[in-house]
Amino acid sequence: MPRWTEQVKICSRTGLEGSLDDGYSWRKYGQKDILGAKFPRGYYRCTQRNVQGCLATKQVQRSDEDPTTIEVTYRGRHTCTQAKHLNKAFSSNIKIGLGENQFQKNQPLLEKTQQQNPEGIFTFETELKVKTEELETKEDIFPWFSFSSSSIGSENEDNMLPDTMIENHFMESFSPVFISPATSESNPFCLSAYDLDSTGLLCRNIQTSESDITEIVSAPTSVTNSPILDLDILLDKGDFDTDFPFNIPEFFSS
DNA sequence: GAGATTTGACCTTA
DNA sequence: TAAGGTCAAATCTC
Repeated sequence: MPRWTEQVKICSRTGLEGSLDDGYSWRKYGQKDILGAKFPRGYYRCTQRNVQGCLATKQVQRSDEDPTTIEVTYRGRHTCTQAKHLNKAFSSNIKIGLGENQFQKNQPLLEKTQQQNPEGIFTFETELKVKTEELETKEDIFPWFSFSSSSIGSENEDNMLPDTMIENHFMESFSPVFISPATSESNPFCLSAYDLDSTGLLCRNIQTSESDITEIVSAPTSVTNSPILDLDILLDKGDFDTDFPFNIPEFFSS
């Protein structure tokens, strides 16, 4: 079976590595303490194993050296319809327009482009194109929102973040920022599925499940009622037009 | 009640 | 034989 490993950087105070979203639906079937390792290893298999005989599995373990890093070892390729759906989305370069398309179960959370690693195994590079109901693409306004979360081995973590973000160690919690439109009355944008850690850094809320995202996107007017959010950031459009990119900690202290 | 998770027991492999 | 990997009953969550 093909086998490869990816490392995923997470926010330090979140720890539900099993919920890391790679676009597939996994079911945990075991956990084991590993000799010499500080953290247990979780064992996951594709939820379509019984239904479609998909033999893809993955092992998830937090790194000893860097607890904010999760090592995910994949074994076997997906042969289920999830893979077909993902491939279809990739090949047609579908952009998930927030407020237009609802996330479907087993579909990628973010737009992903397909890459092939040296082993001939497909890995995925996550890239977010921010799109709203009113604007075609926010890239022109927020060019730094279009960046990638690369898999291990990729050297393209060169970023499009502003220097202010880098200075504030924003890269430590490097993940695409997820923005959804909120109420139509005020047209604010809501920064969701992310929260602030103790140092005031903007971090992805790893505990956010795919279904939670679905809930948020399908019901954008109820963002303030979202149970998974530690913090909602409501901004007037004008703030984006004039102030982005902005310094996150300074923004929240004001 | 269905599906997911937990966890001790069992199996496999080096 | 020990460590890693999987099974499956018990438990949990929605």
